[in-house]
Amino acid sequence: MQQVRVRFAPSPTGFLHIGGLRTALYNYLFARKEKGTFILRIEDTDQSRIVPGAIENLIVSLHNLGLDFDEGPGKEGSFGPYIQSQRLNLYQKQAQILLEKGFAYPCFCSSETLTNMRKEQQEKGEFVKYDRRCLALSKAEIERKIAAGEKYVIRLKIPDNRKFSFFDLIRGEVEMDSSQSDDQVLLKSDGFPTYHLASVVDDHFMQISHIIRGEEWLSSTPKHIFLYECLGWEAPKWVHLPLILNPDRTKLSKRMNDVSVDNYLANGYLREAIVNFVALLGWHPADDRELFTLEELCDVFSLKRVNKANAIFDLAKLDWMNGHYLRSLPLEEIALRCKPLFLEKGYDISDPEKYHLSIAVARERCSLLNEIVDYCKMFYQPDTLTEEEEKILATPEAQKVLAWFVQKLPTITNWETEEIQNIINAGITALGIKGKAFYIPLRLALIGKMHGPELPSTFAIIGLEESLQRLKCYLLKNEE
RNA sequence: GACCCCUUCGUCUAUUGGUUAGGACUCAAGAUUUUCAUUCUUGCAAGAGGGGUUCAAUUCCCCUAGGGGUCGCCA
Repeated sequence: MQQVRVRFAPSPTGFLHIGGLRTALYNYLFARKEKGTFILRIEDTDQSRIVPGAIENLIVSLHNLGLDFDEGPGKEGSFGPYIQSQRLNLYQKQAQILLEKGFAYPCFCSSETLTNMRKEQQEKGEFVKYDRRCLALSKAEIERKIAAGEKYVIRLKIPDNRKFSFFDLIRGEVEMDSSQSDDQVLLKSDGFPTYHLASVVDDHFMQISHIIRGEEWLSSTPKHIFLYECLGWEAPKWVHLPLILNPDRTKLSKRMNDVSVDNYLANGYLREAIVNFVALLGWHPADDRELFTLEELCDVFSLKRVNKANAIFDLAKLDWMNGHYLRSLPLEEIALRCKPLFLEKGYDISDPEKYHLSIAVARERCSLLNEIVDYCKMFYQPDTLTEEEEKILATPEAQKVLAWFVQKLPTITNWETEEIQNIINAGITALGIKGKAFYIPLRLALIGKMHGPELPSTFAIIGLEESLQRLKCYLLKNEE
């Protein structure tokens, strides 16, 4: 069987986004499942869209999610370099070969010329494509223009009246007429290749076995198979993934949803949840199972079970899944990941026991890392009350409750939930107050909220000294 | 507009000729819990429409409709 070699080939124009992640993930999973090689290739052939630091950022994002590549920038295999701007001579050479074989031709049209041409075609309702006016140029004219220093590109000469058909692993047989393909520019006037030339050349020389990419490439696949044919190369297997859409069914965009993976991470989503969730966007195992670690996904993933239809990116399920991982990952792990967030807020987490108890209580009630920090505020800083709430605390019943605890709390020898619970029970009996009347004043005084974690835990986390202090705050003088 | 792809609950999806069309999220109700949350149980909710093929179609074929993609010296 053929050795599986797949690549994720983004253009470094920004950050890793959800769509890119899904493509990368499926490539990764397929490679792992098939014991193949996962390659990262940077497609930076558009000089006008260079973003400094984008490559490094991409690699970091991939790494943060656990998607480490086997070959790529900084991890050279035997097929490098893996950055297209460092392989220009390779593309130029193939373009030259295409030129010599008559499969390509130089074009001197300016962008203005082309724009006008397209406008006319559009107005006439014609299929917009290059009208081949430069194909008529004689050899002498071409040489004269080149000698005169005129800028030119190299175009692929798509044959007339041909059917291009190919087999897509997800979609099956796909057929398109050559009349639908433009004479695609292969080499730009600045000497850089376009995607079409570069990806075909690289996929060939890097011995890529399966091209797993988004569906937006489906309609340019005929050009690619024709290129393989012209160059006398065998084409890889084609795999076009469905797209990820906004809730309004438009292509996933920055406008509607946050699409930057970095932002999700920064906003408290766990890599486990992001990976698990995105894996399920378009792929499903045979059974009803939905929760998978990356390793488990590597085991069960199959291209055969990738869906054909586009999927909408819906945050609600991601949130649920994130909450699940928040609760099921080891407490220490969650504590570790929350740490920078707590420090950022200036909370004193020098007491590890208090910190861990806080996290344990908060993770049950939150779905994001950031929410945990917000939730734990009550344990680290006293809250302020509304006038309404202060009135509740000023009632005689509430005062009795507070006074009881101020008096009894210090008698606890072992500051643990069990003993605290005993005091609470004793209070209910001794005071003859129970239910809301008993618990609400306590919570209000202690955490500034009517709702919160179990009282014994709350006391335990806040600690004896701080608890007393908070309760005393609301104890009116005449009641003391 | 042309071409290509797609079409099961609101969303992600299972079921590839015979099922009470299954699961998950969301939402609702209930149970547990002093509250909140977790957890558990139950419920709501679907095969775009029209033709065929067949004893039988969500499943196969055709048409229509809808959605998406592509049509750059961007990837």
